[in-house]
Amino acid sequence: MKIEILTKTDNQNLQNAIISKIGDLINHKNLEPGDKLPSERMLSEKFGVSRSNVREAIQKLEFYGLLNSIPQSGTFVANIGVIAMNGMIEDILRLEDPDFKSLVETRILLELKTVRLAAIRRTEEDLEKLKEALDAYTQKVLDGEDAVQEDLLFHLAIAKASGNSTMNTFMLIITPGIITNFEKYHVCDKGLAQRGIKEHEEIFDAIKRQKPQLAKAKMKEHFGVLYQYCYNV
Amino acid sequence: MKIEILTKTDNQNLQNAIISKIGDLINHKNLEPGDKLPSERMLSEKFGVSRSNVREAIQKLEFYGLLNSIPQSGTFVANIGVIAMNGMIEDILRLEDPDFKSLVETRILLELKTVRLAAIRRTEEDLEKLKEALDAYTQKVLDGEDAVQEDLLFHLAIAKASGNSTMNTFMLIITPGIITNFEKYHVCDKGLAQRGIKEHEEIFDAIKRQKPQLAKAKMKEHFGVLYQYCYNV
DNA sequence: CTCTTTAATTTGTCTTACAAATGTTTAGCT
DNA sequence: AGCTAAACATTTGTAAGACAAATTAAAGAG
Repeated sequence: MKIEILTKTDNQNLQNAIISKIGDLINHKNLEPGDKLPSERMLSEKFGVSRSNVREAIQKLEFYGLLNSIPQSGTFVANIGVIAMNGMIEDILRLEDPDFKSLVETRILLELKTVRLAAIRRTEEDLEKLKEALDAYTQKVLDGEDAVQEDLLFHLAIAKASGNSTMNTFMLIITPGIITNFEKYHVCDKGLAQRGIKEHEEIFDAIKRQKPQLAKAKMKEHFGVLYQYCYNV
Repeated sequence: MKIEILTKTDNQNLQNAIISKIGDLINHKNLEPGDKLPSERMLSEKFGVSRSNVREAIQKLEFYGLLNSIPQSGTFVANIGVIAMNGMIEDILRLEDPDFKSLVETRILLELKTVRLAAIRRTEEDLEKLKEALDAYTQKVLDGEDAVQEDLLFHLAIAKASGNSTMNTFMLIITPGIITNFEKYHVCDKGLAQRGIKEHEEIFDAIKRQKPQLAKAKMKEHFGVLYQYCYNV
């Protein structure tokens, strides 16, 4: 159990060390946006690590938009300047793992927005998908089974209907953590699920009728139950 | 130019195909949460691709929390059930790249929350960091130079002070895209920067005095200028 | 000086191999 | 037979080498 954490952090430490060295290199060599980094081979020799390690570090920096790797050409400093580069690398290295409370807080914030946007922008196709997800959830609850997954899929359908790809991605990122913790702490029991049907239907109707404010209000109502559960953990 | 996009999408298509196949396999073999997937070697043979391709696909699914790789043991289905698994894989495969409007919309949403949380939870250390970022920004503007980077770093410092690691991560993810587009469309010119100093100071004071509502109001005011620029693009 | 051809670089990928740890099986002992 | 302990096989993670594809730099000819 502990070994897994150890190897993972070992890997993390190595990767972070390489990221830090790449940052130093950019500073020391005064590399500006658009400039090319030394090749992966040279970096691996310079840092005394394998090329795959260098590649992983570069890919992480690419994920956060600080570098751009272009296939048969090289890796380039992104168009964001040295100061932002330094600040962001520092932030990335000190980033801590998300806790449950942080996830729930973010989820509520995101969903109060996605539901409003969905009510404004939803297409007919979105409505169909929402209806499908709603029916699947309702059926599962009426069968007396656990419906946490169907619940979340309905909410993901809303995120998709919002037409905002960034929020959609973020919802996807936090959803597994939400599901796991919900099942762990038994956030949703039978009584809540029964009540959930009505609430989901009201949210769906508000989106269908394109009433953003109403949709938001209903979502807030829906989360009201979660609040008391989540903050009692 | 087009070649890069082609190879990237080629790679994407292969990776998505593998992800899809892994999903099918989980369905077909009725794998439940906690069950072990076939080894990477077996999957690479079964799918007729290299092991590195399989690893990349698994890592992507791990990023979205659907799988868990444990070092010298195997890859396991995450604790989220088959229905959610299928729904999320479908969503992940259809995910589209974020556009500028989507980024700005999300940024505004996130920051109106982080600034409120920062006003409530900020520590003395947070305040020091905020002050540093604020001074760096002010100095740069007074020198008549471009201060987009310092601007964003101040906002990142607020995200950090919010004490919500998820929102902090999300802000880091969207920041490079924001900076790039700001500089591209010249969102912030000299006049705005001058005005920005006062607004930043007001936000800082509200956080310092722990006035969440005031902080949010000042942030909204600050974004008011951005609105008209962003939605005119 | 300009254009074309050639050579060198570089990322992306595949293959092979090994290390480290985990499960599994088997042999030996009581 | 039952239990223990050691050997064996499996699996992920990682390293190293090699090649393809394409870009970039260089050299050479006119």
